[in-house]
Amino acid sequence: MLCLYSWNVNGIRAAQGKGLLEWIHTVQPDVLCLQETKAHPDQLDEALRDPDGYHSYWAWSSVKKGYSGVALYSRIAPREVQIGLGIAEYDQEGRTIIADYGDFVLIGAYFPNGARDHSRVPFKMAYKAAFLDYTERLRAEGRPVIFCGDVNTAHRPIDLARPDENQNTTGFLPEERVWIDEVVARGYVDIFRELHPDEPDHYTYWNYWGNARPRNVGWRIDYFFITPDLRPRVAAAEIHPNVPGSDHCPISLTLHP
Amino acid sequence: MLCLYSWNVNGIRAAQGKGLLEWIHTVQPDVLCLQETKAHPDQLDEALRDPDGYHSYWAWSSVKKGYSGVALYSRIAPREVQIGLGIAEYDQEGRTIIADYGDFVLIGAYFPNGARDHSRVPFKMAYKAAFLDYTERLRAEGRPVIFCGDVNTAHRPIDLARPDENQNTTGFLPEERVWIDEVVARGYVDIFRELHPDEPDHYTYWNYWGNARPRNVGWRIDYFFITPDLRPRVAAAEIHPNVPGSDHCPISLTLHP
DNA sequence: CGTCCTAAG
DNA sequence: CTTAAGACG
Repeated sequence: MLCLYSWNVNGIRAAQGKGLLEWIHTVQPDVLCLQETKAHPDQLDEALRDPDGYHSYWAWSSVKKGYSGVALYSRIAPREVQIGLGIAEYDQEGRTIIADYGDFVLIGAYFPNGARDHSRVPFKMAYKAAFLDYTERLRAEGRPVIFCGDVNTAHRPIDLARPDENQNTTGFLPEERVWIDEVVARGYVDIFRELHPDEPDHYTYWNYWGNARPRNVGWRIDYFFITPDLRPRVAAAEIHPNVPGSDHCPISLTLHP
Repeated sequence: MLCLYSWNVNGIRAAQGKGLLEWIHTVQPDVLCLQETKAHPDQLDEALRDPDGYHSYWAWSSVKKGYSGVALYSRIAPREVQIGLGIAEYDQEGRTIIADYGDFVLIGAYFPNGARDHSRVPFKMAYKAAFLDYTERLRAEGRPVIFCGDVNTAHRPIDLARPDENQNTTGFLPEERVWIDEVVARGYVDIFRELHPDEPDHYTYWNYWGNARPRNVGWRIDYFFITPDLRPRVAAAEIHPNVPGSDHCPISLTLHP
């Protein structure tokens, strides 16, 4: 079995203080994609920069310290790892790591937040377009693709606790949701929803304010999407809502070898 | 007995969390001068803004939020309270409260820090000059004067643990020390030193870094100065080095009625 | 509410 | 090392 995890840790250094490395040691994911690391690798302990038993890869924001940032921990070294989509405007924010495992390409991504005042929604949409463009090119080359991470968008009403109140909140705007429609229309599979159709109350993010998490007032905005050719290999897709350490929880995808 | 206290609390809100109000309740000072409150009174709880049994007076920085700021808590209402020296350049940083108690004038002050790069030493010296000018005018009117607070200057080698290493550190620069010489030359009495001559190791401030406080590597930079006419009323002048809650400790002056 | 940055001490 | 503010989420 190949166990892939994705987790927006909301600051990898803070997460370290809350047991990130112990969690990794317990769960032993084969691959772990992290988002919102909020650090340059030089700012990290050796134990975090290069955890025992893993190869590690980093993308960070070159424009704003302590902002955004993604990482990939992998027990097996990918054939090749690319940092960024190849577009400076997006890559400078440290949002994307692309790892070629031969039998599939894995992309770990932290999609932009649209901002409370919606000022970053255009940037978010542009990133999404460039991202899909990238995965589509991989498919055109016949590559199976897995992409995961914090997409910062709930797809359907079932994917958040308060859909009605959030029609005008970034993360559930019609134009943001339509992008996921488009992704699905092109054949990518939201594998958690595929395996758990019509099951409500499964979320991956809870606002820190107002006791949202204990009340499970959350959003499912972290995903594994796969191309259909990988569907037969899927053993499980899960959300791990009880893992503490961040305002997001880890999600996982288990593949047959 | 009239018990006057002075304490640089390094953030009154942080100090509240560390038991400031409980300490006040236990000690019951008649007057308490606070420095580095780092808050506008509007940012405070009622309990802190107007403690039970006290009249309270506030000065805050109008130029920088969360910076500087002094307060005066008094069981008896002074006849008159003046915020600031009457010079906009100094008063805008919220450094001075002047309370007229009839039989003396009390000034609680937070003298400027000279800054690591010494860039604020000129401002500090200018404040000191204006301050002494003010107290001298009070004396010219025949008023007994007490001034207290964080003077941000150790007077003599006995007043800090590492005089040799700090010859070029603000807080022990020759020009800064000379101002205290001048204060003393004009007859103001450093009442703690008067009552504890030649006693080393009495400090009121310890750097947070490097375990300075447990090792008592400190500075005596908080003072009560009095005019000689008040000397007969002095019952005690003390430093309270074991009171936690700040990088400074409280100091006190006890007067006969 | 929480993480990180910066200014200041 | 610590406080507080500010940006961002």
